[in-house]
Amino acid sequence: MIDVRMLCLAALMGHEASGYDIKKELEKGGSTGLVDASFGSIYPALARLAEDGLITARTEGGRGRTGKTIYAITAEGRAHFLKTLSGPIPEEKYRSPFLFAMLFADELPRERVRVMIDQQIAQWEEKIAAVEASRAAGPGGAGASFVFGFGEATLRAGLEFLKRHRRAVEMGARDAAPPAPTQYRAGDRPDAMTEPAAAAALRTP
Amino acid sequence: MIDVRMLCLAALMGHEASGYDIKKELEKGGSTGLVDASFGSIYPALARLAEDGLITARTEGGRGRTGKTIYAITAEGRAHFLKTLSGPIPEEKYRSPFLFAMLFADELPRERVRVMIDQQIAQWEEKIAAVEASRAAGPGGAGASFVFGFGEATLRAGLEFLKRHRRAVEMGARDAAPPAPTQYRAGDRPDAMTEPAAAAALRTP
DNA sequence: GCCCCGCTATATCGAACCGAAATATGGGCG
DNA sequence: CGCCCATATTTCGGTTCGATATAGCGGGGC
Repeated sequence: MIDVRMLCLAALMGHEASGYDIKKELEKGGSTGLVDASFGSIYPALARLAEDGLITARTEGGRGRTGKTIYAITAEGRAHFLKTLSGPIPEEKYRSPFLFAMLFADELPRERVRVMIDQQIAQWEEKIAAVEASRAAGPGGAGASFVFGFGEATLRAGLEFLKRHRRAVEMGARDAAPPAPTQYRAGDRPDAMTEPAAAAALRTP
Repeated sequence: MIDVRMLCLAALMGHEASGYDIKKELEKGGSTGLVDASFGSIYPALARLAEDGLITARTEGGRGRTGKTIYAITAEGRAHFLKTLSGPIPEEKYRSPFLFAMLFADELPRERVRVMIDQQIAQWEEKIAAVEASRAAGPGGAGASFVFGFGEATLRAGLEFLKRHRRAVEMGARDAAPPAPTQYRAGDRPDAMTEPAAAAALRTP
């Protein structure tokens, strides 16, 4: 299981850090978007890890308000981390609000769909650039190189597919103005023929 | 924002359904893994949607314990759904425990890495088959076709990349037995030279 | 010199969501 | 007949998010 505690241990596998450091490394680190966690979960996680002896805490600076608490992983922490990593692997999850919206592109105004696609293209191009920067930054082990390469390969494949097929999606979108959904009179249930194809897509086995 | 309420509305865009139906459609529907929600969030979401007049509730069967409550989307519900879909699109999230583990492949026993990769290949091949089945099942609108095509394209790209580069990852893995992490004597902090490359990967800008 | 802004750094808290168990019932199957 | 499975919903503890509060410190602009 990959909870916030595991993410913290992962970050600390390399070097000691404060909670703030960990947050930034997670959100700006290699393969951005692969991992993340909020402060609201990182700090409690670090406290529990310290309790369990998987990490040690050291305060640096006045500790009134300024000054930080720096954590370092212990030998038990390393062992626990690698042991958990070797355990059962839960299923991956890909949550894409963009793709979700595209499922209903046929019901959305064409202009809006166009903008969404443009934004998505820009976002993916940014991510590809970030991954390439990470790859160029350091040699990294075989595992890290693989993850970077994987990210780049899939991002490129998705980007290319989007560029090649965006026209079809845009053509399928609503010609007219803002959200003008298929309307049914009260008591009128849509049957198989009138059902929007997008909703059917959610259901097909 | 795509919360559970939006997922319920999406499912109801096509046809009326019970909470149980919605759950199954989400987890088995097209592009499996794109969306999901638990019962513990679906039922409260449906109750709130009914309160807000975005869906209507109808009980079917005895309603003692047997019998279900069937929900149907209203005109306001449709309008609300499409309007929200047209709103700002949050960033996508890809959480892959497998890739996360691969980041640290260099610290894991080779045999374990091999098994993980085998499982991942099998999982992706299953998903590709599922997407193809969905695609073949019905024509679907332009949007849905695009999403299916996208899923297939990226899955294939990832699968191919994994098959082509798995050997490098396996070679980088620990030759020896179970989790034998790099050990540091107490008080011995790893510096840039001894830092595991995987952890560096999390940090690289 | 002063003020405002942004970065560092941590804490807090309500809301959302998950995941698993509990409950109840009807149907298939050996 | 008994058992397991599918349907259908509720409940609940635990995790995580996301936003807000607090506070010192360094730098840019005027």
